[in-house]
Amino acid sequence: MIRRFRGESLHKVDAKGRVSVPAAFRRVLEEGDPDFSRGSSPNFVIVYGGVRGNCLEGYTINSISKVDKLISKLPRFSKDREMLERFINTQSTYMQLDETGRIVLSHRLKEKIGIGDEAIFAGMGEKFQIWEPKNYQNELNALDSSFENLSEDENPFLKLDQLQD
Amino acid sequence: MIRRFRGESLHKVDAKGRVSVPAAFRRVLEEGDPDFSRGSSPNFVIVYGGVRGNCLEGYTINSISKVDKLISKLPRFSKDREMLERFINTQSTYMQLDETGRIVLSHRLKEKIGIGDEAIFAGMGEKFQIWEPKNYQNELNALDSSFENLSEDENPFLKLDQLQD
DNA sequence: TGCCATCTTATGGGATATCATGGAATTTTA
DNA sequence: TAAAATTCCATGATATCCCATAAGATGGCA
Repeated sequence: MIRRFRGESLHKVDAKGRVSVPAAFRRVLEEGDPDFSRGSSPNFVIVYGGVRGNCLEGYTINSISKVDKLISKLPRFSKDREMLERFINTQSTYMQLDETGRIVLSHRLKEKIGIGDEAIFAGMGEKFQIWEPKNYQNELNALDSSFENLSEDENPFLKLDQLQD
Repeated sequence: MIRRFRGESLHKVDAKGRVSVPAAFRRVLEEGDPDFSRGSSPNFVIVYGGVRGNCLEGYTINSISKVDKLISKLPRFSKDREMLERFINTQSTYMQLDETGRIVLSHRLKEKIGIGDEAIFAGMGEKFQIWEPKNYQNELNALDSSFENLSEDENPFLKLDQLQD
């Protein structure tokens, strides 16, 4: 089975910026790091820029490498490539879990998403997100109300089955 | 894992032109220098010419070799080749990190990109850039706004998935 | 089914190493 | 020989490592 990031949970952020990554997510990060071996700690990547500036996004090494490979196919120095590198590489950082399954969010990262002493981890399949709890709730509410206003043929649930490969 | 240049950070430039290269970048430079051995300091290349005159670009030895090879494939004496050699070979220089992970930017290089006493390092995958902070911010802003004006089928993120191997 | 032993998880505190930066001393070079 | 460049040493801040503990979760077994 290929594990995916699922579920949401709330964690404390201590004075040093340390947060526990949910145990279930750790398993996914381990599977997604080709260099991981039992006894070591998996690496992964956090993207903090991009379109949505209000949360951090965590990717396994494998899934970010996929993106990197695609970007590398674009012509060097092309506008598209520079733009993607800027959003994906410049505004991201390598992370490594520590022995106890934590990462440390630098002052800069905490500031970026307005985090104080708590953080929400939200599984999103191939990636996960880290939110300041209030912002997360707002996001959920916004999502609910925009969903309610959709017409039948805009409903993504209904579109899903038409994509059949 | 093959590390790439990721992330951005701000560093002081002292009166002698010394700047610390971000520690994460040093690891990439070490891996990308075939002659590097533990205890020594990696070499790399800084390109200061090129289309964009407003920043410096740092390449590992391995990745500049890749570019060199590509250039060598162009017909000798062709206009294209002359131009690229001029930009990539003529307007570039070898650099070596010192013991403490710093390089020194000559007066000439600082002038080239308008640097005073601070510099931004920005990871771009196979290369990194060095910017004067204000110029960098302008670049980011320009990027953001040009991104917002893109139509759906110009969006480089969406184009990526069409490249699917 | 209820209880206990064990493992995992989430969290905290203190010690240690690395990083970024500055200044002085020494060498090179023009 | 003065200016520029390089080497060496010093230090505060940050990040990393190591150890500790309490609360859950898990599993075995009577």
